[in-house]
Amino acid sequence: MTEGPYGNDVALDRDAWGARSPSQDSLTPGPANRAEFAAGIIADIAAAAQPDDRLGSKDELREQCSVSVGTFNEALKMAESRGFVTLRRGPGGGIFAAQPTPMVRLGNQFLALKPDKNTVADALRMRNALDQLVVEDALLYSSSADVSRLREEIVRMRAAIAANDVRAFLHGNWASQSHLARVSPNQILRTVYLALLNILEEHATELQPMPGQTLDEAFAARIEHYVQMADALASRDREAAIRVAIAHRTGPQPSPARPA
Amino acid sequence: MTEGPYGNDVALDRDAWGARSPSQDSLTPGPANRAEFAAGIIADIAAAAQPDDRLGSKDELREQCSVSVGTFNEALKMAESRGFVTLRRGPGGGIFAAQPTPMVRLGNQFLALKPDKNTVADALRMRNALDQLVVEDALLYSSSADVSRLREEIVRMRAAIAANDVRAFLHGNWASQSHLARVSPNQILRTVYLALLNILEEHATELQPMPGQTLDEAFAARIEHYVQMADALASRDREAAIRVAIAHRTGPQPSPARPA
DNA sequence: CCTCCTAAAAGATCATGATGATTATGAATT
DNA sequence: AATTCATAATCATCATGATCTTTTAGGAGG
Repeated sequence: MTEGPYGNDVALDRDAWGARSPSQDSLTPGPANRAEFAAGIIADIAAAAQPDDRLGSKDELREQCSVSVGTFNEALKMAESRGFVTLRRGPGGGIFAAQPTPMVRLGNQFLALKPDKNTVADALRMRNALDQLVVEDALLYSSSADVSRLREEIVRMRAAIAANDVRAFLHGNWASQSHLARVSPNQILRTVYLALLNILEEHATELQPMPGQTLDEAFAARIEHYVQMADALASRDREAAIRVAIAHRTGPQPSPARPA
Repeated sequence: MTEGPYGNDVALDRDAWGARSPSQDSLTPGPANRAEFAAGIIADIAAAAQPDDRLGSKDELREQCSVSVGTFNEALKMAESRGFVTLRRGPGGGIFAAQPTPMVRLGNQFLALKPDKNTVADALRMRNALDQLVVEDALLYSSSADVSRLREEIVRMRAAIAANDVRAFLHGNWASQSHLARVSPNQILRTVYLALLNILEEHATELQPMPGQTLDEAFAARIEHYVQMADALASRDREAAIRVAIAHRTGPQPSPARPA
């Protein structure tokens, strides 16, 4: 069993802010400063209320946080930008509970995560599980401009090979995949997939040849992969596209990513 | 082609803050207030520097944002909590560029997304693409306590059927899936998957029988699904677990989630 | 050379007061 | 009944000054 930052019982609406005072010495991460501490209290109060409930005026809430006006305003800005509260002026105004959208909630949770030694392997595994969706969306939604973009990237990658510029080649490799992912209208998929690519790109400093393959052959195979993909997209050939995507997955197939 | 909040050219490190003044009338979303406006400038300055470069003192940077001390401090707290900058005291201290971790970057991006009419279908599709990974991790990493937890949930779901409490049954359904997902040590997968479940749960108000199936049969099938899953986990039967997971996917199979 | 102390740099937080903008409500007017 | 206006509530931002904490660097002394 692996524990998250706060153990395995992380509630979906919890975030990195805890209601501990920042001066408290603790083995687990807590708020780095008074404003974060207060923001956590605000978030807790909002979470305990119904969406759009009035929580009180600034001064009333500030008393509950025991911080100064300036620090409270800092905290409020943080809580507001995390989607926990909204503010209104005028009579009946003040601070109101809000319910973060699922996206914002997911974002808040990612803000609380720390990379660890398995992040790259985890990202690769997820990327491999999602690439079929990306390709399917590319098939349905790509324009001729998208295909052209991919083809231009291929030209760039070929030039990189000719110039013995491995770095430019690798960049082209990831950029090509990004072009595909950006076609998807599924904003969750797009966002996650592009982030996974980004994690992988940061850790890919060389091209891994397949067993029994020379480096030149690996380069050529990669180019061929994207050529075939562009062709499949241009002709809306779903089976070819999926086949190409799966045949050219790098790294381990969906399987255990870490020792038991 | 679908556009994100800022069009289809959203750079990975861009977030919802734009450098437009909040007083500017615009058809696209911009910062809601001066502090966000300033936070966007700070983020841009940090992004243009190398990680750990000193960007300047508070006052020096504040001049570039043209805001008051208090507003600048609000902005700084937001930029800091988004991972764009860090602050140090003492001689040589000040504001330093930081590079957000991939998690934080992903979180920032999700903060900028808005739910749309396809969110549920998108979530379902991604869930279906990822459930095999979840099950595989559950096979590898679940403890007997995890299996017991799942079995206790099954008992609860059975009681809900007996009491004709559809809501409790559905809650148990999602809770069971959550138990599975929480086993995974892959924090990205876990976080995304649980969020997807949350989106789906909010929109599931009834159990959909399969074609030719009565509602009672649908309930029974769902229970059987989790019984089989618990058994497969307890006996580490990978093939059975995968088969059970795939056989009981609800909703459309991975396929176009929206009209072309 | 090492240790300790001091001064200065810079941030963290606090306190107070002010102006301007937004908004809801009630009263007056048409 | 509908519209307009005035008032008050509340936030958004600004300005200024103060104390405390943290950190670095240089100098003095052993």
